Amino acid sequence: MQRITIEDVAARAGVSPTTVSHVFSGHRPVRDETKAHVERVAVEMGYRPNAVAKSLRVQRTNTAMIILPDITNPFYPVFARGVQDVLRGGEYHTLLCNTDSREEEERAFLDEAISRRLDGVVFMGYWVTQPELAAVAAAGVAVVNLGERFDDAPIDSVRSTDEDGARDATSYLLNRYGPSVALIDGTKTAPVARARTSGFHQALSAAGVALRPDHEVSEDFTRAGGMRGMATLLDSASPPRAVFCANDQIAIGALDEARKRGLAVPDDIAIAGFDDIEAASMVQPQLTTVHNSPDALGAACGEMLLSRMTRQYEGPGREVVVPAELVIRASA
Amino acid sequence: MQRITIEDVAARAGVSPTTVSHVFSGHRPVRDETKAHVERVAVEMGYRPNAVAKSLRVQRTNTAMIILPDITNPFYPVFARGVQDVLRGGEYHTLLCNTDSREEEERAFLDEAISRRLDGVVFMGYWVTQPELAAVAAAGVAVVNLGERFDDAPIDSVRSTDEDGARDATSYLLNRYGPSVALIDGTKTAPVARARTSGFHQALSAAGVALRPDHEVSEDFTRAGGMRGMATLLDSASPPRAVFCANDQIAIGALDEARKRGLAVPDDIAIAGFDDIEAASMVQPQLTTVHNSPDALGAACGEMLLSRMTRQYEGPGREVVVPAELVIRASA
DNA sequence: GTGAAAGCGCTAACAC
DNA sequence: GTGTTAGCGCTTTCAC
Repeated sequence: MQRITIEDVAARAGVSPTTVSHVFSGHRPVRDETKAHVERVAVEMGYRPNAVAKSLRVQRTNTAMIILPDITNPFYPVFARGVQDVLRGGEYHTLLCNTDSREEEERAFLDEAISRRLDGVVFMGYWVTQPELAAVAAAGVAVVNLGERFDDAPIDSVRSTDEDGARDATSYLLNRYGPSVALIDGTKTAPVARARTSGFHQALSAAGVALRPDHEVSEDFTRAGGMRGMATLLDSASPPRAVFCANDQIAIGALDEARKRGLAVPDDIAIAGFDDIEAASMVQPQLTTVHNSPDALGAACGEMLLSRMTRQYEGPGREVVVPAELVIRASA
Repeated sequence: MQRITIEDVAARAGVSPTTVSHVFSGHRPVRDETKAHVERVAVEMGYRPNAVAKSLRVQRTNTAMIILPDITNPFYPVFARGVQDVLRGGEYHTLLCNTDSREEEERAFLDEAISRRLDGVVFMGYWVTQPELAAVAAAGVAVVNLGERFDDAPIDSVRSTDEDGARDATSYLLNRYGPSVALIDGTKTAPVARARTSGFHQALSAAGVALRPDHEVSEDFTRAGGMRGMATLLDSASPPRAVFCANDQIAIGALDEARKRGLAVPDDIAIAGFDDIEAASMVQPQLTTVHNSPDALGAACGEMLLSRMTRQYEGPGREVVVPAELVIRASA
């Protein structure tokens, strides 16, 4: 199991390490005969190139990292696959990292990306600030942010029309069920939560409905969070007639809680979500939600990252916005 | 953006690179005063250790790879998180790789693991053979296989009682709905498909029911596959009374197809799945299925891999079997 | 078309 | 408690 190096191969093939290197890289012509011979010897000896040594030498790792808050939220695997599909085409490999929405983990992975000299990172986080992310870019790692735009750092951003989508969904609820519409929000520090909350507020203002603190609860972006949020709302002095949830996982949890209490959806209480994950159309009643496009978002992130990693683009931060649209089903 | 090295720090702090190295590693005592000074200088200069150089030197990357067939199957993210949770405790990082069930991708990732000198890999695949995986282990990468056991390679394996679970589910269907029970299988080369198919066959034999080729269709392990499989079965000369599906995604697809055709489940046709993913209890009717424990499987894989990567264990292949049990709900 | 040799940034003998 | 130095395995100038 001691490892064969390029020198071992060179020695056995009777050529220089330089030649062996060029046989593999194709960076300069090698006589056909020599080439064939070297290749044969390499296979015979079971030579495996050492990517670590190569990376140290060429100062590139051909690897990108995707940092995500929750891999068990079905939105993200689809997103990640979108990124990977375009990166693979560019000969880049991808590490998928899961922060579990934890602040320390977000920082730890970003740190890792710098130490390991990764070529790029696609980041989606709840805690890390713009200057911190800018520092990662300054350390020479290409960065694409899934979320807010960056104005003074060379960081591209990709986002959905979260604010508009939330506004549309809330307006729909308001029109159909009257002014008593509540919000179950996700992790409050999340930029995406802020955007959706803001859309929710806009709709209320537009309809001339006053904000009610007792009609806004904040949990995390999970099914369990949705159950807790719904319980709080239903136990309050004046339960809402309809509720807008910051994502589908929350909405599904809210549905669970309503069902547990024997409440009919939407007749007793209407529920809408955000994302349109696959499960949104599997639950009963099917979820009214805002359709989001994880694959398109992933592909956009992959493309921007690729263009930066290859240095095809080196300018200021760009922004891609992918539309998210209300889809009305049975739950509201 | 030119990078600060340990030598730059050493020069500025007026010590040797060795001392700087030991300040960070703690591998030998450094005078408190010196240590504090070096740390301050390092921060001032924005020094970031280069993990690539370190890996080349120490011949370890502190990184493991998880290779999975389909990250969008909710079973796997949970599994992956189980692995990561234990690996993180051992200071190991984890790359998550998605083969999309493709043969070339399985090989490509395994190859990558060797080139990048990863310390270990948790593998779940459909195509790669035992000898091929043994070669990865022989190249010095610790290997844990999610699936079949290995007898003559130092590769640990972790699996569910797939055969028993499939047998139990099929027997239940047979008892309750009579002998007309069909199978919608997943990708045929998958070891897990073979095990579940074998359990299905055992139950038929035990009940004295003859195998019927027209009651066995093979698709892939997806919702779309389940729809296609169900369509084939329903379009056949003698549609079955009940169907056992090789996983829940397939079962949910089968449910979709039945609903599309206006068939009542389980009254017209009964459906059972395998895995008990979260969605199994979200669909209507709720899925009768075999409960699998992705988190326990993941943790077991993580532990075996860790013990091998740290060389705490270096013996022959071990095996962990996690029980999978029938859970009866409404679909059958 | 081929080779010699320097060096990527780090660690760890082996000195003292 | 600290420093000198030799590589880890590769790529790439520079030379022929």
